[in-house]
Parts: sequence; C-alpha cells; structure tokens
Amino acid sequence: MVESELTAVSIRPHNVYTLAETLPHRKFTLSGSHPLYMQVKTAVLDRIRSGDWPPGGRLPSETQLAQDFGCSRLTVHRAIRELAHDGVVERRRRAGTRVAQADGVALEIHIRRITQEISQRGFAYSYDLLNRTQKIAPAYIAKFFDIPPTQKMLHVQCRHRAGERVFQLEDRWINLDAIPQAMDQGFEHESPGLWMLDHVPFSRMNHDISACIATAATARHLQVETGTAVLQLKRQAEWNGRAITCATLFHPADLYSLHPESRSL
Amino acid sequence: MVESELTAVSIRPHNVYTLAETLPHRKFTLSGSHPLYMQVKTAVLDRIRSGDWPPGGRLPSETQLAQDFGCSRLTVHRAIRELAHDGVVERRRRAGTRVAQADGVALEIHIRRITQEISQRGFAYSYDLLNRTQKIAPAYIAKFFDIPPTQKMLHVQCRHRAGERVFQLEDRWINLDAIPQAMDQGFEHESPGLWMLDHVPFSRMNHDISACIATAATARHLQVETGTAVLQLKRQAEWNGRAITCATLFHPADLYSLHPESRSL
DNA sequence: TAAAATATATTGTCTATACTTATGCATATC
DNA sequence: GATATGCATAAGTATAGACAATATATTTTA
Repeated sequence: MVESELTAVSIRPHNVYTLAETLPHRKFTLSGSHPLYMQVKTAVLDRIRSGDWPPGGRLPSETQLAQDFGCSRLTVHRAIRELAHDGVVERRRRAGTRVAQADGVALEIHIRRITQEISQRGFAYSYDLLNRTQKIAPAYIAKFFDIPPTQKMLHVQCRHRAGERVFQLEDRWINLDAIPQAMDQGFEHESPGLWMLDHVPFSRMNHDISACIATAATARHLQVETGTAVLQLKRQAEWNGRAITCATLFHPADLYSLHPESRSL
Repeated sequence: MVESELTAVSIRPHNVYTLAETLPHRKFTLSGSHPLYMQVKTAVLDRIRSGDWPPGGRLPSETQLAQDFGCSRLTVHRAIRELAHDGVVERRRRAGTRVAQADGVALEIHIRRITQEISQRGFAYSYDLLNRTQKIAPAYIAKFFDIPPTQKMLHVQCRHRAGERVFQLEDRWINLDAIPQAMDQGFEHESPGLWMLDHVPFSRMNHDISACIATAATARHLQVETGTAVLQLKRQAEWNGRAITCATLFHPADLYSLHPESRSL
C-alpha cells in the first residue's frame, strides 16, 4: 500500500498527538482547557505551520485522524471544516484534504459606526450638515441606480469631526424610489449613513478603497490643504438586488488608516 | 409563561417555515437543492433582514427552532453557529440568541500574489530589482524588530510592473537573524515578498492601509508625477511572536484599489 | 431586605451511527 | 487507444442521545 508522505509521517506506534495523551479515555472530561475540536484544530495547524505538512501535501483522512486523536470523526470534521473555511486547507470529496498553497492573504476589516470610531480614538464627536438637496443625479449615478436620468434623488453632504479636525466627509446619494422615508429626514443632527444603518435593511454592500488627493472643494470641506492625501471609501448598498444608496467617504490620510486583521490563526 | 416578542411571533398554527413544508418527514431527501442547515440559515437570515426579528430581539431557542423546522437541534445549531460567526447574531448560554446590532460592517479583502493580481488584469507581469543592501536599520525599524540598532539587516527595494506602468513599489526589511536563508537570495528575478510567501512560514501578519502622496523619490520609482495619490500598504510578518519582515508597498492610486467583500450574506 | 443557595433553561460539545455525494481509479467495452 | 462503467474512498450531511457550562430566575436563608 502506498501512503502519502504525510500519512506515513502521521502513523506512529501509539499516540501520535499529545492530544490523545491528555485524554486517557476521553469522555471529554478534558483538562478544563479548550474544547476538543479546538485542540484538534490547533494541533493540525501546528503541524502545518511547522512545515511537517507542507503546502500541497495531503492530510490523513478524517477517519484516520479521528483514530489518531482518539475522538469521533465529527469532531475532526468540524476542526478541519473550520480550517478549510479559513483557507488553511482545501478539501475535495474522495480526493481528501490538502494544505492550501499560500496564494495570498485574507484580511478582515471591521469598520464600526463612525461615532464609535472617533470616540474610541479619544476625540469628541460632532456632526454638521453641509448640503441636502433633491436633484437630478449625474448620469453615472443614475446609471448605477438603474433609474431614468430624469428622476430626482436625494443628495446629502455632511461632515463627521474628531475634535476640531474633520474626520470624514460623507457624500451620499439616496434612491428615494427605494427609501421614500428618507424624504422626511432632515439629517441636521444625524448623518444619513448612520440613520440608514439603523433604519434601512440591506442585503449586500460593495466597497472600493482607494487613495486620492484633495481637490480644492474637497480640501475646503476637509479643512486640509489642496493636494494632501485622502483615503477614499466608496460604498454601495443594495436591498434585494436593488440599489439603495451609494456614498463616497473621504478621510484625511493623516487621521485615518485601516487596520485589517489576518484571518486564519 | 412569558414568551419574548419574537418567540411569540414564531409560534404559528402549523408550519411556520416553508422549510418544514418542503420536508414532509424529511430523512433529508430534500429537493436536491441546498443542505438543510443552509436552508435553516437563510430562513433565519431572511427573517432578520425582513425586520421580522429586529436587532436586539431574541430568537426562539434551538430546541424550538428544531421543532419548527422539523429537523434536529444540531442542524439548527450549526446554522445559528455560523450566523454567529458571521456576526449576524450573538449567543450566550442560557441567555439565548439575539440579533446583533448593526454596529458596523465586516469586510474581507483577498490579496492574491501580485503576479496573479497583475495578470488577472490582463497585463504582462515584469519585475526589477532596484536595490539590495545589508545595512544598519533606522531606529524605528530596529525598534519594531526588537533588535539592537547596531545589527545589520537586509533592505530590498524592487518593482512589480503591469505592462509599462509600475504597479507596485516594494520596500522591505528582512530580519536576517530570523531568516538567514535570505542572505543567499539575490532577488534579481523574484521579489523578496513572493520568495518569502513560498519559503518562510509566518504565524501572524499586521497590516495598515493608508493613503499618501508620492514624494520625489517614490514618484521617480513609481514613474508618476510628484504629488500624485498613492495607496500605501504596510505589512509586518511574525513567526512565533518574532518579527520576521516588514514591508511598505506603494501603488499608484489610479492603478490599484481594494475591493473587499461584505462578510455575512 | 440582602445575600446565598438552588433550580432551570439555553447554548456548547461530544459520541455513535447512518446515509449521501463527489470523484479518483481500475476495469471492461467498443 | 478511447470511452464507458462500476467500485471504493473520503468528505458532507443528518439524527438521536447525552452531558457540560453558564447565565438567569427562583427560592431559601441569614
């Protein structure tokens, strides 16, 4: 019988994994520490990270691992399933589980509501409305919303401040056809972004994160010099396949940067 | 007995959920469509998104849901567990499951290896090395690596091109103490970033995404005008708590932006 | 009344068992 | 040799039953 290099490695006289030793006959009394599937997960992860199971290499089957670890297959399954979800391994029926090639990095950004974002930095939050008008949207906006270019939409411009500085300039279009309630909102004291977060459901959001330099108008609103660096976040929200709103959020680059976390573990 | 507003809502004469109707006596023959736990997941999600179960509101217990759906508790458990993982709901033992407040957005960015990133855009990838020297690192770098400021490190600057344009400028420091093999690499034909991705394991990465404007030197390397917008990605990698490498990656803003996906569903 | 003990409900984990589905591999057929 | 067929294997899904952990609710006690 031909075993893969990995399977061969994993077969050892008695208990391959420290795990099995900590669980005499199991019955998940455990050492009060982590749940079993977690232990399996980290045990497998350790093997992968140590280079013991190289990228592209095959892991033992769930059944085999269950034997080695001295636990049920479902427990192993859950551990490996989560590793697969995190992109650490790839699985295919019959073909087995292989260590994923590091084809890149998966990052996760948590963008909290801006009031929190600001107060967490130790600044006082304040808000001011620059502009709120119903008007015909420019062609590219109308096209995005799939709306006849004759129909009026709501356009709001406002600012979020951290202390004295402008933290974010919000430039938003709202589809009044989809969100007629927005008509009744003045947005004098709360930004349309925050209002929508609480009052409008959405099923999908598209984002685009990029850099730009402050044009004269943008610089004036942001209270920075023309030509300074700006982090720009475009955000589009849909509800049931229908475009609800799109916004461009401008941040002075010296005030704001994104700190994503690597997934996996 | 006092039922929560939600539990009350969920109790209806016969089968609350379409699911139960599609599964007469189940035995998971299913309509060939999605697995049961997925159906439960989307059914619950639909309720939440429809506003039927508002943020902060309590969901029926797993046992209750299992009855309503006509499936086992474990199936419901898996569905809800995944929703919790995605941040849609929050769970606590005994206290039950509640719909999470929309406190913000979770985004996921997949950064593939840069060769793919470029060829996927339909450009020819090419690479050139600008600089490769061993030298004393500036104080802030030495401090980050927790290394005496007298020790030499490897500093590499190189470029990734998409067609004629410079797509990314890579400016990297490597801890030779941790990765002595890097000494043998000339990096004439492969960037240190790509080489490390394939040959060096890492346990953790920190990122920082921000905007800047091109200084004279950066602009020359990027082949853009001084003062144009640049998307800047700082990346630090660790292995077992030890800093291995840190890099700053510069992208002309007109060539590159990030397109994260919203998690959940 | 306040604190402590107890009960209870709800999620979390685990096992054993079974069936389903995809697919690599070998064999048979054309 | 090319193609079709069947088999075996490994992951995927599902169930029932059990126990664990833990917060909340209730009752008892000081």
